[in-house]
Amino acid sequence: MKIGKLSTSVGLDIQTLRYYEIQGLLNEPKRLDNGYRDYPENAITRLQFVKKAKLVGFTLKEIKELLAIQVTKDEHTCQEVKVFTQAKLQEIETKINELSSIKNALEKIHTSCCGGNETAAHCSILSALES
Amino acid sequence: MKIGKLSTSVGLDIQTLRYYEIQGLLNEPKRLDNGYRDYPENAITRLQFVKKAKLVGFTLKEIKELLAIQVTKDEHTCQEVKVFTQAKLQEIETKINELSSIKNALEKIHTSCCGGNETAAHCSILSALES
DNA sequence: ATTGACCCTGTAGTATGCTTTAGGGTTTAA
DNA sequence: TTAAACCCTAAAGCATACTACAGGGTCAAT
Repeated sequence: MKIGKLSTSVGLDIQTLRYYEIQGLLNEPKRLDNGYRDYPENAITRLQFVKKAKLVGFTLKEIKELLAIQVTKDEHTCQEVKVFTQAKLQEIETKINELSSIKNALEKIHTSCCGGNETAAHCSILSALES
Repeated sequence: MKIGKLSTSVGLDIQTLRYYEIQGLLNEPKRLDNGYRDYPENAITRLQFVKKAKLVGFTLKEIKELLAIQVTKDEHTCQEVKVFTQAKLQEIETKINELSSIKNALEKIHTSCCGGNETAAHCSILSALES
């Protein structure tokens, strides 16, 4: 798959894909005879993951680390992988909790702050978070 | 409360607090006779919210919007607030779902990818996400 | 054979969110 | 009274993550 196709498939700019390659998030694909990049199908999966992880606040560096998780004889032992994943799981748990509390507050505003179309006071997110 | 105290209370640099003030995330506090900023207690709550919202991938601009939610005679009707909160709730739901799927994948890696301390293959996050 | 839609590299520019520096005034305790 | 710890503004610098040139080659259809 050439870069234009991949770009539209995942909704990321061509320049961004080349940037991700430089940053090590996307493996260097093999090239066609004319020098064009030729991506395998699974590049789509990889980039979809990158997009999702970015959405929830991970940096490209963190995403690269997540994508690099693997157990290999030379580089990463099971133990190392376990320590890393455990730490990431903790981070994710925290993120989910923060999101849940913001969600709660917004729901409170959404459902009980306005009866009809009239105005009302004290409908801020901070007061909704408190109670 | 002076800026140094607020800074240590919330774990944000003094310069960052002044930056947030310029960006409109933190209300301009009243000043002491010497010109020093004098923050009310609730600045802490506000900044804690900013930190949490940042953690889960909201931009400062989005956080400012969340903090600005209110129903006032002149500016925002209940209807407008409801539309906005509904959209944000949808975003948050999406984020929680993405986090849950990443969490699932990491848990799979953490619990079943390594039996002991030996090496193993196919322990990547992408393969964990697939199944 | 030439036009439009692709692709390439390399470099510069931009937006966001800080962080540092420069230069200076204030407060408090020894 | 002086030195450390605090505060101020204004402006420059920096890291991250793109985004937009500039200049050029490739391909497919007319």
